[in-house]
Amino acid sequence: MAYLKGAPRSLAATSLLLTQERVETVARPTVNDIAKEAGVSLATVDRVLNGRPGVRKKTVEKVNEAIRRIGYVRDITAANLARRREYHFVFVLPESDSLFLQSVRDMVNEVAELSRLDRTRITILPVPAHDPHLIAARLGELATVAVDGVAILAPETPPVRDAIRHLKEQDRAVVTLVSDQPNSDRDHFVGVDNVMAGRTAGALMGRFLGPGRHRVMVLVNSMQARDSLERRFGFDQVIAESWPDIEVLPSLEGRDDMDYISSLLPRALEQRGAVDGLYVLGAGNREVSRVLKSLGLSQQVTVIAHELTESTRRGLESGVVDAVITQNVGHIVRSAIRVLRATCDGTPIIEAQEKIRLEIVIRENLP
Amino acid sequence: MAYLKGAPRSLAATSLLLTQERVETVARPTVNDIAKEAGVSLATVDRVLNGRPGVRKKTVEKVNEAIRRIGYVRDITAANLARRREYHFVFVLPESDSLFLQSVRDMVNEVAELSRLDRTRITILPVPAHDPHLIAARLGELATVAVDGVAILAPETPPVRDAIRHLKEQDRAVVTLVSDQPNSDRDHFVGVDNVMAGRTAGALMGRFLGPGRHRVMVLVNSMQARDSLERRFGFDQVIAESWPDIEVLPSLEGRDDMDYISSLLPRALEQRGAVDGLYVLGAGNREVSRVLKSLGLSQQVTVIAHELTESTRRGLESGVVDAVITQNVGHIVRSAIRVLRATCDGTPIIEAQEKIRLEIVIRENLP
DNA sequence: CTGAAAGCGCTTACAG
DNA sequence: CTGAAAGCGCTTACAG
Repeated sequence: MAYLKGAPRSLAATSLLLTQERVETVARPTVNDIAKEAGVSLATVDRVLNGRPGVRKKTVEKVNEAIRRIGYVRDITAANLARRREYHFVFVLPESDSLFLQSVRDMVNEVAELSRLDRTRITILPVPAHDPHLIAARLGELATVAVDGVAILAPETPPVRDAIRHLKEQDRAVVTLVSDQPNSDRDHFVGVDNVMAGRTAGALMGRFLGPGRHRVMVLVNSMQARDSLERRFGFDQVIAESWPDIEVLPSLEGRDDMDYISSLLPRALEQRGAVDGLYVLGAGNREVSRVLKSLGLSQQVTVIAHELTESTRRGLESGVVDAVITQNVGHIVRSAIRVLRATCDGTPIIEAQEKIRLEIVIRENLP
Repeated sequence: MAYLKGAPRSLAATSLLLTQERVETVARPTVNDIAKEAGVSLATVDRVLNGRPGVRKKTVEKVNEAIRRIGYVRDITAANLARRREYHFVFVLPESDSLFLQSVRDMVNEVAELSRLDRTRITILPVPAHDPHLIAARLGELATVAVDGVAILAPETPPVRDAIRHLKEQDRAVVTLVSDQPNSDRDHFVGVDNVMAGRTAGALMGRFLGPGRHRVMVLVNSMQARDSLERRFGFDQVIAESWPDIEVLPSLEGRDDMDYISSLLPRALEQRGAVDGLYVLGAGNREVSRVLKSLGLSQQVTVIAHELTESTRRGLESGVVDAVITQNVGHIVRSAIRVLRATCDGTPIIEAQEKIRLEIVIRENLP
């Protein structure tokens, strides 16, 4: 273990411990050591190590035995150097001008630049957000070209799910991003639990509104998307459990149309009478701030929104938005790449590191 | 750029783009290319690349010119392989049985195990928490042994600050952890802004208590530590700014003594009359839960605490604790190692990745 | 001040 | 089915 047991009693002891450790460091065994130990050539060791065919069963056993005996662990960087291994990953992202998706794209581009130093090429493939068949077709294309891994951000649909299955059959590493595709054979999902996100939003709404009867309006882009449904579900769940005096109104669907939201929202706010809370479940944050300000309601209404973007950040700073539930885009993109690479290499991932946190941001902890 | 400009018009176009890119990929230039381009040997290229002496000025220029021309970027993994470079980092951590410090130790041990695959050895050096001179002496020892980098978690004091300066003179990479040592020449601070942490705690306290007059008690381990002072400062600041009706009482110092806290707290709660909020600034979370429950106050008092540990987690789950302000220990430890390594290699760090987030945890987003 | 050769830990043709 | 030799991109003695 790395832990020096007990506190060293004197300075001399400390020094001794550290220098001794240095001296006694035993060189890690290499392929050469295996070859010697097993009495075979390097090439044979390599064949066994990489599970390549054309080795007698008995020889395989001999080599594996030697590996076990000397406790060999492969140096993956040396292997990649010798192989001239390069990774080519494609990020399949919807063509959408939402600030969140924009930040994902920007982050992918930024990380792509740095990844070239790690022999990793990253490409963005934009797809129409709402055409599952076209998305599936594009994914089908990826199964025919020289791509090692694919990260997909798309609504859950059967064609996409099948296309992912096909990618896996073609031996590509696949992760889903932000919104999962369950039952699709993807290797990993990089994102948060959206039911939990909705519950968190609901709990904050309840606590911020405080005791008493309140009405909460919910604004959503479209109730088609799985993530929206899950968030609304979690929100309703926690409100029903803990704040039964809060009435949550039916979702108002903005349908990805900013002008529509801008006209819908003021009418709804007036028509439905006093509203104390607004839960912005999907897009439309820019419009919300504008409308609330123009109606002079920005201080009266408690607003909880999702995803920290330029517009929700300004909302927090100006006090229109009270809390934002978000996921770190940089973490998501880097995690996706680490997981894709680990999948290609067949190495394990560090679960805790790849777990995307559900972050709560208020004005005071704005990064 | 990695971004494929515009949406491809047809599937054929997509496929073409990707395969073409593959074909046109130009091999990255290597040291051999520099040598050819500059008309010198590999050894000379290496000398220039690593700034080693014994090369004529004119030759240096010739090589640098070639490097610039062909756009060479060094492959650090190949360099480390050839060098048989190993990193040896020491984490200097206080001997304390606080759950937070325990989790830091556990995480260092866990990461240490995995880091051996990356030619990185990590050792923990335990030091007495409250003896600055002894800590400084231990750090002095580290400057004499074969250690590449040191991560230090210790209260800010002049002896420690000077010891860090000395480590830097001996060319060790140094980062401070959790609690910074400003003016110490450390290369980097891995942790959060504690004034911000206090402000965040204050804002949550204000919002959770709601409008009206309230009294808040503050429990702290010791007001000596810089991080405690900063948190209290931020807390008071935001309360004064935004919730002037909240009265924040003087800090109660627990002095690292669990029994003392257990007897102090009930007396203070009774003596001071109605208390609506409790801000647990430092240690003592285990006692707080016990005392509040035994007094039957766990539902009446709003509790905000720091650091997500076993005990604050249980507090959140049982409803005694309302929110926890925390920093991800895994992220801190991994960040420290990445920064130490980058400092040793002289490579840049990714600021956004190394920025430790101030996380808010309530029952609903408990990881 | 400069270069030829060997080597880091691993893989890849090629030959047998 | 197995092995000797060359090579990945870089560095390190050693010789001149």
